[in-house]
Amino acid sequence: MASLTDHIEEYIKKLLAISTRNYVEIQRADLARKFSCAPSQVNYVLNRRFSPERGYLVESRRGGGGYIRIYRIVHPQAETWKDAFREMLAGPFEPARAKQFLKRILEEKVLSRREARMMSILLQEEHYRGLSREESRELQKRLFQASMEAILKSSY
Amino acid sequence: MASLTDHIEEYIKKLLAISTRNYVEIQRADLARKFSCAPSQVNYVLNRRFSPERGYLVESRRGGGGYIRIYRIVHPQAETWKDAFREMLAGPFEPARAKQFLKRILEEKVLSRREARMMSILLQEEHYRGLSREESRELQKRLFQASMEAILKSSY
DNA sequence: AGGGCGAAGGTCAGTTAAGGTCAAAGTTTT
DNA sequence: AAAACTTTGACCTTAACTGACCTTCGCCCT
Repeated sequence: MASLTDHIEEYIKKLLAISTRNYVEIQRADLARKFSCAPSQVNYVLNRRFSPERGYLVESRRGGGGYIRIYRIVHPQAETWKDAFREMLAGPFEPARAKQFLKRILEEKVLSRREARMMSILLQEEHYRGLSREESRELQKRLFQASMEAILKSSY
Repeated sequence: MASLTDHIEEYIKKLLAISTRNYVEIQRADLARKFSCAPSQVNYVLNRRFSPERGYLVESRRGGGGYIRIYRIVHPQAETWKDAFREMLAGPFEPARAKQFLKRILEEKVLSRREARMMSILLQEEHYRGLSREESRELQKRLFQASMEAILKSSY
């Protein structure tokens, strides 16, 4: 429904689009004032919507004259998202992170909307009814990985 | 005699007809209030009356600012393979038949090669090790069906 | 130099606001 | 009567948001 978070995200993305550099710099308190919210709300948005999984990098400095810089990671060099993929698969599989990842590679046009939608089906818990959480995660991981790899192999 | 479900269905379809986009967005609680029913009733209507089989796609988000979006999907050449799809899903699920089906719709260009490859991953027995044959088949069926529907409904 | 102060930003736990699932009970159709 | 469909309520998961408290940094002032 377009929450506050959505608005702040949109605002920052607009700033990024306008910016001549590959980043924007904001003041947390300013943003919070602009949107009449708690400063920590800004951190929330940054964590959720500008995560590395989605292709962003956030840098900041505290203290007087502090700032927050948000980088759009540019041209994935064909390697970067693959790294993200590998990293996502390291450790326990988390559907939420996989979803973030999907969103990112969709934006980067690594796959089509249809393909992304199909991949996301694999992450829907409901299909795994009857299985324990562990089994379900394990399967999701296997299928997600195998599908992704299948895509990578067939280049078009 | 027009049940509650009928009314809600009708209402949503009216909204869709009016909408300038190819979807409508609702709040579950609002609808429930409007029709004085349990919120879960809305899910029921969505499941029964706005299923992919009937040409709809439902998207939602939980949490604050959550929503439910209902897309009307138009798909053009549908009918031919659609019957084959239904038939394939009738009775016990057999990966071999599913593969045949894939081959066919690939030839008919309903799917891209990449998409077909992704789909075929779901049919590979190896990913389901640890599960009984029944569980495995059940899962394959669910995932295959859901993926197929997701793909076919997102032509936009 | 160094201690203190104010100005950033960071964290985290807790609250609120959605939507989802499932099974049981009630209705209608066959 | 059986099968299919409808309704509801109890319980669950996820996302958004806030406030209290913490850390870091620059700039004084002595």
